Amino acid sequence: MFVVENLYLGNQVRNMRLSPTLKKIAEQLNVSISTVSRALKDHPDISAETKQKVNELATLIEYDPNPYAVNLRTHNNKEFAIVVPSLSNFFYHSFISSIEEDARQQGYSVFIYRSSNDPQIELGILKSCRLKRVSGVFISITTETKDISPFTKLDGYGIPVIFFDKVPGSELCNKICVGDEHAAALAAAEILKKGIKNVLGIFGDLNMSITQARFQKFKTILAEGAEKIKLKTVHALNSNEAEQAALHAIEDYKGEYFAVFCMSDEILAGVMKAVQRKNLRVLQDVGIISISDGMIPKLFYPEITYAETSGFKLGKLALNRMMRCIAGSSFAQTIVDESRLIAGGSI
Amino acid sequence: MFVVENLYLGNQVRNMRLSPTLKKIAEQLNVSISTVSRALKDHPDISAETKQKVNELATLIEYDPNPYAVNLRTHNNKEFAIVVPSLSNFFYHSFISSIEEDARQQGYSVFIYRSSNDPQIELGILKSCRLKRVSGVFISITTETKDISPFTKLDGYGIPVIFFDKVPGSELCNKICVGDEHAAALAAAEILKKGIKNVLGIFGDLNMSITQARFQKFKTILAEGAEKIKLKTVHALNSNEAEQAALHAIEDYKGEYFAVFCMSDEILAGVMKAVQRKNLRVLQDVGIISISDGMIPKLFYPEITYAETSGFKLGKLALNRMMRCIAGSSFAQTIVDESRLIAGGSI
DNA sequence: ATTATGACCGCAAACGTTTGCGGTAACATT
DNA sequence: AATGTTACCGCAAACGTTTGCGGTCATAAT
Repeated sequence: MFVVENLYLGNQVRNMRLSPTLKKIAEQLNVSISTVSRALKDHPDISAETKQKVNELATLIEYDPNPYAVNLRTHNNKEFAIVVPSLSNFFYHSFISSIEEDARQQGYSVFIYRSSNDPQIELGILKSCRLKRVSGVFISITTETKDISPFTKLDGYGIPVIFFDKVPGSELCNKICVGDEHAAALAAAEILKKGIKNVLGIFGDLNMSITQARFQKFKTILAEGAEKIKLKTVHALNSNEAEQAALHAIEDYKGEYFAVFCMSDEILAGVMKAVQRKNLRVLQDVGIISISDGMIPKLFYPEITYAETSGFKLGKLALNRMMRCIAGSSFAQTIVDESRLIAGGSI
Repeated sequence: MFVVENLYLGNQVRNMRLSPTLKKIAEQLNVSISTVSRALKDHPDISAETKQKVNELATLIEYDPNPYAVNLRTHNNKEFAIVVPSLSNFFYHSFISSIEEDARQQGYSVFIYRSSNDPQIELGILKSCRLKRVSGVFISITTETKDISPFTKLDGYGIPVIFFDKVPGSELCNKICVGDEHAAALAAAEILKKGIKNVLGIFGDLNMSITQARFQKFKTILAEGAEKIKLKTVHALNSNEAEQAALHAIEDYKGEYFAVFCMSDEILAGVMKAVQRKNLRVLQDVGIISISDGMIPKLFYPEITYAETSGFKLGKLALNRMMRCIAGSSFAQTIVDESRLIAGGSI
């Protein structure tokens, strides 16, 4: 590490500019503050002449209303907060992009908070959202979040909360989530279609509702489809465990063809490492299929076939729901987005 | 997609709670607002008895100061803004985590803005930061950002700006960035050490300063180290172009051993696809080395050797610099973090 | 000549804090 | 008895807006 430090930054500290205010404009123009305020918002009470003078001066000195003063008066800001446990996640990325795009169009700005998957930090963020009276919050809760009363409290202050992805169990809230069952079913159906006999399914922590849903559905569809399929399932808590599981399976199947279903990107990553380590050829030696947001599957050749959990579409749905809430809808809605199969060449 | 909508959410809209204020506490306790205010901040003028009464009632009714009112009075908030072009980037992820951790400890909260690599949006975000009088902003500018006067303007309002990663050329600002030359040199040295004869270097857009730095240094070190190395270089604007370039190279070298240097993760992704497509064995048939934030290299087996550009360390440095600025430092400092080589088994 | 009608504008209160300053009572000091 | 000291506390202004209401002119209607 090295440092270059030698340039004096001028005297920006000494003559710190103070922002222009309504008062200054008013004094300059010899009118009252109220007149200026009204002129700037094109109020009918103000003459065209005055309006012009005010607007000219305002743009000249680059007037911008002080958001704190405005908010203190109006209790109304146009910003959304998005709260996520982590950012290293393509799904969140696409979700956020999607929301932002539309929100901006409707005059809302959005900023992102990161809870680090820590309920304590999450609580702090929530509080700050409440105090700031944001227009609404989109949140994917931490895996440790038990108590959802802080969220309903937000609602109590008139701030709509839309849960997405990681959502609480309670029915009394607005939820937008990916169709776990549907995605699992899609993958299972694809395996059936290809007529594969040996299947290894690798799933995450069974304590997570997302795992339960995918696990159950996958098993069921496979069982319904053909009884001569030999399905092994295993639960891996991280990428490493997934790799180990795949490694063992490769030993066990001893050259026999089999397919691996990966419940998540993390698991897929581990499995692909095992495949490479053993120098297996995807498709020829082993079939791979996954549920994914689409980033990891495209890193391999052949690209991995996966059931897509698109943050993009979910974002649109979420913002739509949010606008409804702001408009006064007081129903709790659970929206489940069904995914589609993106065919790579891996199965 | 399907929707469940049937539950009425109670009447949270009707009896929307209004937040507790100093005034309410004052009325309840028959003291003045000033007394309450002072009691809550443990002012010596207030008796222990009064303080206790106030504090009790305050926690009881869950009083929290209205940030807008506070700010209007004090012009002082404790929050940092981090502005990034995109979120799908492990480097930013680690940078942000790193900053957040320390900032929280010092009583600052941080939120994240996303510019979508659009200078227009970036401008809007900057303005909002100025109006909100955030305590400081960390920013990685868009690739299209030409005019840095909006940033110096922030400085003019007493808001420190720390650039990171994508930084402007000007010397008159605080910059924290990865050591492009150093990382390239590290990779080149590794290639020399392994005594490899044929090298393909794939770089990004030559218009980007980051490309220029890495390109130059890589070439120089290689040339200095050994004259019998045959180096081909090519510029790829995206993952696909990188894949094509690697594909061609594989044809050209016709079985001869060679190594590929990838300037970035995006390029590495393309190259690895080509390698898999041609069924080459990494290490045995082809050597791979990259500059990376460490996410992609770990997805393959053997893991890819790379020169690390750690957002984590950079974050620490950036926050440190920020605190200095807030404390009044008026020097412009350019800090360059040198990277280290993370050995996988790919070369 | 009086009254109605607009068009245009300003007063002042309110949002919820913070803080300088002044005030009162009790007690200690001359 | 007059003065000084100390411990507490409240008044009021200020931060920068928004907005209901009332006011002043000029012009049009009676």
